[in-house]
Amino acid sequence: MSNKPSIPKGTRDFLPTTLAKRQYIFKTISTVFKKFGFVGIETPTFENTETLMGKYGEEGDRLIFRILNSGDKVKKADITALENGELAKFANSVSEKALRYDLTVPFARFVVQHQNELTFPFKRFQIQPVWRADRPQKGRYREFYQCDVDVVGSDSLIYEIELIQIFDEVLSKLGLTDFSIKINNRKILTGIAEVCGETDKLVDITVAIDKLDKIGVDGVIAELENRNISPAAIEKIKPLFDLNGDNFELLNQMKTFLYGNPTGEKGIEELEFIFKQINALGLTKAKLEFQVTLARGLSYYTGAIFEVLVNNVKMGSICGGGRYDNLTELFGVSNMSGVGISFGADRIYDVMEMLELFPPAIQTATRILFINFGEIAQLYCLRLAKEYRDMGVSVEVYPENAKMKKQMKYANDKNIPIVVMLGDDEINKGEVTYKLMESGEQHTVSKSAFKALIQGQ
RNA sequence: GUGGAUGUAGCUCAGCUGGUUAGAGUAUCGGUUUGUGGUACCGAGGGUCGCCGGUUCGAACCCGGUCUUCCACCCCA
Repeated sequence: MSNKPSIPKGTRDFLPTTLAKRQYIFKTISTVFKKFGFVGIETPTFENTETLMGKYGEEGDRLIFRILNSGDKVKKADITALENGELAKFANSVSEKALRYDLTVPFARFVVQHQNELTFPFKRFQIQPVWRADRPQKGRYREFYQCDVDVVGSDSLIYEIELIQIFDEVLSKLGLTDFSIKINNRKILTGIAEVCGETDKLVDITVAIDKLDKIGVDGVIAELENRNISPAAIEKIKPLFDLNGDNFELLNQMKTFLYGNPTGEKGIEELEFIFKQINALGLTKAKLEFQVTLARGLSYYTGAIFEVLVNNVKMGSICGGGRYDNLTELFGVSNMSGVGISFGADRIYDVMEMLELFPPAIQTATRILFINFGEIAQLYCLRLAKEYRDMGVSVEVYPENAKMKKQMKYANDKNIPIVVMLGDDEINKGEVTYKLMESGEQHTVSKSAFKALIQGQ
């Protein structure tokens, strides 16, 4: 056994520079959320197991981190179930709580629980970590932050439009220039399955065609065959692989494909409305792309499905989301449609690091460093430091009368833009000598003039 | 969860078919410069070669296990 300390697989410590960059992302995101009228909430890191289980599909259940019961409660372990190989039953006998897997399902629980205290449509945002017992890879962690915005209590498509604008504004603000918001509609996918006469194979069909970009037409066909989709249905599906054109041209082709299928046609209609509105409104940097093969999204989506990809970097999707009509129903309240999206902060961080998009200014908080010239000067500096801090300026006083070189190096390493030198001369004359580290220029001015200079730093 | 790679100083990596005191660059610290950083020069510290065990006279190197990270599936932010 190693006695070196370590942290669990897929988790990370964040050093000061990393944390500053992460907080820059969170700040940018939450600022945009607030502009659209969303308010923040938080929910517990762990929930009752039954709140989470069964909401994410079979695969999702497997990836939920479960919390072992404490103390004597472990005595309730169902050993019989274990011996019979009923692992799920055994697990339930020793665990009643689990770490949240995403923010959407706990939010649905939250809405139902507090429905009488909320005003609908309820627009909330939530920035908290989630946990998945996945095998880590690049851009895939076992603990990561999601930044969610959701609206519940309205099925208006205005919210799909707002969410697209939020994607565009946040990612453009963060400096991304080449990214695509992929959009599809679950109703279209349902329509496809119905038109093919494989209504109950919806999941199998969508999972298979979602891989088109990755495994190609032949791969998808093989996958469909493996999933026992009838040859006739596969023939029907084939035209979907040859769609081309812009969003409206694609929609027209799908109209033909889904002709006479009410569900599918409803999906087309919704997307058409969204595209028209977005076209009229315009986007900053985002490209909005209809992708009929887009099926991802958790099993609870019923309308629009979103996914955001960065085109000039190798990374999985950085954002996802969609509309869910029945999520609160699982907790006892029906007719409460919701739609929301999630920003994967950790992946956005990785992408920004790869593209070198972080502004240098966020590396440090300190604006001014006072050089320490000894006890008397130090007290003088501490007084001024307090004055400047009261003005809201971040200020540091070097802790000891070290060599000037060392103190300057400290300022340099910490990217502190202004260094202030107050020796006997300056103190006697009531002046301030300051140096701008970037240019190297140095000036001596009166205390009041310097104070005016740093106002608003 | 399945399959495959990886692991040497804080970081990026050398280290020949197993052979004595494991190296470089960079970063750190100190000095050249006791009121001036980012450049240059000089010097120092820092590694039980991921961990445990095996083979061998001898292991960073070979074998087994384990952990980490990465890649492909699965799935997803």
